[in-house]
Amino acid sequence: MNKPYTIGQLASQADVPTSTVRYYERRGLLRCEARTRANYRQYGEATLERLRFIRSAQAAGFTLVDIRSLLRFRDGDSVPCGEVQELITARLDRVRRELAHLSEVEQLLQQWDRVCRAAERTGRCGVLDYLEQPHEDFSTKRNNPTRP
Amino acid sequence: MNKPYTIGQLASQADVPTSTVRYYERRGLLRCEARTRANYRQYGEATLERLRFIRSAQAAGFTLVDIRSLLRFRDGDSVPCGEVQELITARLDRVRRELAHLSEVEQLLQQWDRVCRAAERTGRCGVLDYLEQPHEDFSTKRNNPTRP
DNA sequence: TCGAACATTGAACCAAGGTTCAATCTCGTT
DNA sequence: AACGAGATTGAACCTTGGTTCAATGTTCGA
Repeated sequence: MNKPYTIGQLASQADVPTSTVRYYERRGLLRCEARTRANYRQYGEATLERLRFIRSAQAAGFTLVDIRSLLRFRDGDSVPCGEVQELITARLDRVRRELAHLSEVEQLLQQWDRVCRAAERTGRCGVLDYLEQPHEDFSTKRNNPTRP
Repeated sequence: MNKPYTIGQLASQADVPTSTVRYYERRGLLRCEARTRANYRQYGEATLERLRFIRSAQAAGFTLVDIRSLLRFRDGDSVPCGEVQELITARLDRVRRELAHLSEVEQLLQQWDRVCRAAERTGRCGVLDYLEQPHEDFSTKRNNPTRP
């Protein structure tokens, strides 16, 4: 058993502001194992792992709500594996859709970029003209920024 | 000259709620060309194009603030082409970074998925065990959800 | 023993991109 | 004339993921 961390130590180990750690606690993602007599939070190694897990999952695009589910599962709290599977495949689906969408966006931007560069030579910026034309390829695509 | 649109007609043509059209007006992206005697907004074809452009640009990931710049340029309002170039290449940069990041996320999720499926056979869900191991490949990546 | 640095709390605030509401007005049809 | 659909306004509210603040308490090194 090594020394418990204060909130500041925990936070700096995980490269997260303390305010965020308290926020995660409010959201039910973290709990402090104990308090000192002065009511300071105390954390163990497990919570550091937990916090790092949260950041990983977040980097993978899971919402905090999703992450709470993943954590409940991680805690062995009777969450059936199927639910985790669902979260994972749902996220995988979305990631793949986002990849496809971003590839199109990349193409479009490259085109704008080319137009703009070409226009530098003619003196008149061509994006203006380019945009006036219909872009069936793109403007018909729905954007879907919020996850279900 | 064909008949002007009401806000509702404009909105439905572009598949946008009227509340959003008013919101864009508040944000300085759209203006109505005229008002009826009853103070109803009236729009022409140009504004419909403009609204569609906004949605395209949004689908390409530009913020409303960026889009306002793009529109100013589109309006020929003395915005130098260089600024548009900057917006485009900045966005292109970000899109490419996002693509790279998403590819990694896809790999990771696939791995989780495989682990989870494999575990189905052993009876014990393996994601739990898998997550306990360090994932240098991922947890060190910063997520960068807000654009600069 | 003093001050700096850190901790506590709840509440308020932020950005982005909208949505909803209340109270009122207008339009087209019957 | 009356009805419902659609328009007007400003203001309040929403979500997500946090950050900041004020007032107050604690710990540690010089």
